[in-house]
Amino acid sequence: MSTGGASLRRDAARNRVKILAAARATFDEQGTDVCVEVIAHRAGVGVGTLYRRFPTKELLIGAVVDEVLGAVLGAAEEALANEPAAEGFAVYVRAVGRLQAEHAGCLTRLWNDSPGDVRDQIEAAGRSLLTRAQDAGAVRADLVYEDVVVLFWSLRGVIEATSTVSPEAWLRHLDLLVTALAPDGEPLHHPPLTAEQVVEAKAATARREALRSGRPIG
Amino acid sequence: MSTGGASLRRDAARNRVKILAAARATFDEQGTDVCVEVIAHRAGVGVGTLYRRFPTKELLIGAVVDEVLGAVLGAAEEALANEPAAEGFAVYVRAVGRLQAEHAGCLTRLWNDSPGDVRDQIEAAGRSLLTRAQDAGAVRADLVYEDVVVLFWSLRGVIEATSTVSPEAWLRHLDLLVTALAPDGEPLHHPPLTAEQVVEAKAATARREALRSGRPIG
Amino acid sequence: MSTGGASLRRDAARNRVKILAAARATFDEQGTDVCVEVIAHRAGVGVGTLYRRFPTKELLIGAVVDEVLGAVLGAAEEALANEPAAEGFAVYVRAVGRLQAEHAGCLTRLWNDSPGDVRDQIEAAGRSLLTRAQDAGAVRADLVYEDVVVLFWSLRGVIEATSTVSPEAWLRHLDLLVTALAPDGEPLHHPPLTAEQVVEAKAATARREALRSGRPIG
Amino acid sequence: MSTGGASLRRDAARNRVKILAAARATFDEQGTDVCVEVIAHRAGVGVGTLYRRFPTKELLIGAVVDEVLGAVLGAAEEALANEPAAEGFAVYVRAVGRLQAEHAGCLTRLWNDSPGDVRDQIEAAGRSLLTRAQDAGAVRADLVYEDVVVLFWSLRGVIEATSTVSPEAWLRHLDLLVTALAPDGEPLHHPPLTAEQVVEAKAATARREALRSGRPIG
DNA sequence: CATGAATGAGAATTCATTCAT
DNA sequence: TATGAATGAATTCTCATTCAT
Repeated sequence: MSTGGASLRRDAARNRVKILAAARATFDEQGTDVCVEVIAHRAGVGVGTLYRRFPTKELLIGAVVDEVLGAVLGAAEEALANEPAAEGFAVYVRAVGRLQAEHAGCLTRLWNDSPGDVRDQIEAAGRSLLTRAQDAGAVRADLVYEDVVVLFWSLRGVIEATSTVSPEAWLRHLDLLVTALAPDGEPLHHPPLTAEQVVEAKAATARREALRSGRPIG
Repeated sequence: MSTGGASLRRDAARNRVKILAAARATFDEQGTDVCVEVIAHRAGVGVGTLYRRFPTKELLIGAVVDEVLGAVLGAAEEALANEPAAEGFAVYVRAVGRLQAEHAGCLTRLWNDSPGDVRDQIEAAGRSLLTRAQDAGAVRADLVYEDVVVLFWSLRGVIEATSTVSPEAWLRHLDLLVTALAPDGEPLHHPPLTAEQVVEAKAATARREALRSGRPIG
Repeated sequence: MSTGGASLRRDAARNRVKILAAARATFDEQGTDVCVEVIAHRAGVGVGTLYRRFPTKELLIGAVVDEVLGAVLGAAEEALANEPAAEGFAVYVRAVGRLQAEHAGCLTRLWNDSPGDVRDQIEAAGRSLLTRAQDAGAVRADLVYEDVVVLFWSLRGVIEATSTVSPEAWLRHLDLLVTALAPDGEPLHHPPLTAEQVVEAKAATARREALRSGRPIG
Repeated sequence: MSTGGASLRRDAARNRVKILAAARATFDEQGTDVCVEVIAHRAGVGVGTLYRRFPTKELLIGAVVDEVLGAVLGAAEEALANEPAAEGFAVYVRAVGRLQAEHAGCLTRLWNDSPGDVRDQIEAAGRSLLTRAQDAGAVRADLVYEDVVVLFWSLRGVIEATSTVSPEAWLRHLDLLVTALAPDGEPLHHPPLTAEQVVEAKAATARREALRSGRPIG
């Protein structure tokens, strides 16, 4: 029986992984509006099992998003650790673009959902990368971290539209943006978002999403 | 009789306008997934009335989108007519950004839906504006019209995320992009989308949307 | 003004006729489930006008049915007046078959609706025709009037199924039935319906119909 | 596990049966226009359950009809196997009459829906029964199988009108018809339907039904 | 604990009937 | 008075979530 319990736990973990993989793949292909039975079936389990692991569709989506966020954090830390100050920022931005392109299905949730540890760490790392690049003279000085978030939103728009047709198309757009980030560019006329506005923008999008899918507006 | 007929039509027209306005506002706030009853209620009419004017939710969305497209075309023609060659393009891009910001709810549909006269005219005008600006030395020569479409998709991503919080935030992002469009920028490494890819990307997004909302995949 | 009133009445009468004709034609083609707007449009009037003449869809159907019933009564009286006793009954039955075939759209209502003067007259004439034929030795003596009603229901079943494909098909079936009506046939094992049962059968069918179309079960 | 799986299926099967029974009963009483919620409620299940078993109202109706068709085929095979050639046909026709009387609610669909294996087998058996009876001198030689189909339509007309009042009333009408089928009857003046016409008549009725109920004209 | 059956609150759309013009 | 616009209850079907087996 104790052995049974242990193997059950191992089973449970295996199921969790299978479900997450199925969810990730399905969201990437069809967006988060697919009904949960599709995911359960793809994972080879019943809906009941899925709901045991993820008591809410929301939580399942959140788990998939967290995976992507983990990868984003990894990319940030990798860039911080291994790249020269002048290049780390560009490398990081490119990596985030690639991750977004690979998980086009849950992009809406990616930058909007309620904050947490991982998001905080990502922000910290991102700010470091930006500052370092500016100190190294690789990025214009009037750029603030909030502009980077906006840049990710911008990439998202491109990726959502083009990823199925030309999975690398966003790279060209990023080329343009990188050009714009060079320190000798024109001065920018409009002020950046404040950190508070970024937070509120994420919350607003999350609310809108929630409204859209009939979720309780928690 | 003519008065009678005309006044009936006046009523109907008034309602049509009220419904369109309600739909536009509701879409802007909550996206196109709101149920039609919400729109009808907001317009102060019954669902039946809404369905009399717009026999399908699709057609209602289409009508709202058409309004925006009309405004886009207007902006393009205005820029062609009144702006110097060197500046028309930038003016137009900014105008499109503003229109997108004002109608954030139906952006998905805006650039994706099946082509038509208006869309063709917009494309023709856009190509002229771009070429003129390039000939005047105001825009880098390696930019193609498809890049402009991508730029709009990019703005859409920014606007969708920020419009409720800071309706002008996209302007700063556009500042950056405009800097990038200057003729003396770095060469771009990645090739642009082809016209066919743009068409296919729009179709794909439309298909995905259709899937999402359970619409017949027309 | 008085002239106006008179011409209005004439207009009204003209409209009534147009609406009835449109209803008859439409019912014949598509059954009584068509929506009233179709009929109004076909009649070249608005729904409001239709509803002024026939305050209920039910009443409109009833009016069309009454027309057919009038024709049935006409056929019965004609047969009574002009045919020899031995043949009048068969002629009448054939005439009713033809009328049913020509107004296949409202057959359900034809024999079911609540009784009235015309129906009483039809019944009286039908009973006479049957008795006369039996007295003349042309029809078996064990047949009662209620069997005739059943025979009409039977024809209705054939006509509803075949009228669009072979408008005369019911004639062959009637040939068979007429053979069966000859006086030298096998004795019938089962008792006929009683008059009360016929009344109740009509009422029951009417109720079922009412239920079907969501009408108040008046 | 096998027990678990089986018992789930046992539940599901029980519900399937309950739903079918409720549908049959409801259709018999009110026709197929009843809204599905009525059937679900009568079966003691939610609409969702009903839709899990029968993804479309159409399929539910089809299932009920298939039950009746199965019984019809059973009757035909029984008559072929157990009755003497001279009587099998009459026995079969009577059995079909009884089945129609017991399932008066879905008669429209019974003979009209798109053909299939069961319908083909019914036709084959019916043709055999007819031929045998004719060869045995029990049925007039000028009768074709298509006349039999018409006869069923005719019974349907009688049953629809009388079944709630006198469930056996159609038997008397069938007595009449059987008399008419005797070989020494009057020659028939009108030609029978062709097989093609029968097919087309069924299709036309199905189309009309589809039109009536707003179903996609499949 | 896994399973997948059951649930029921919506969502889009239709149509008989009423009412403003 | 004629018109056709407005109304809203009713209908079919979907899907996140719960529960019996």
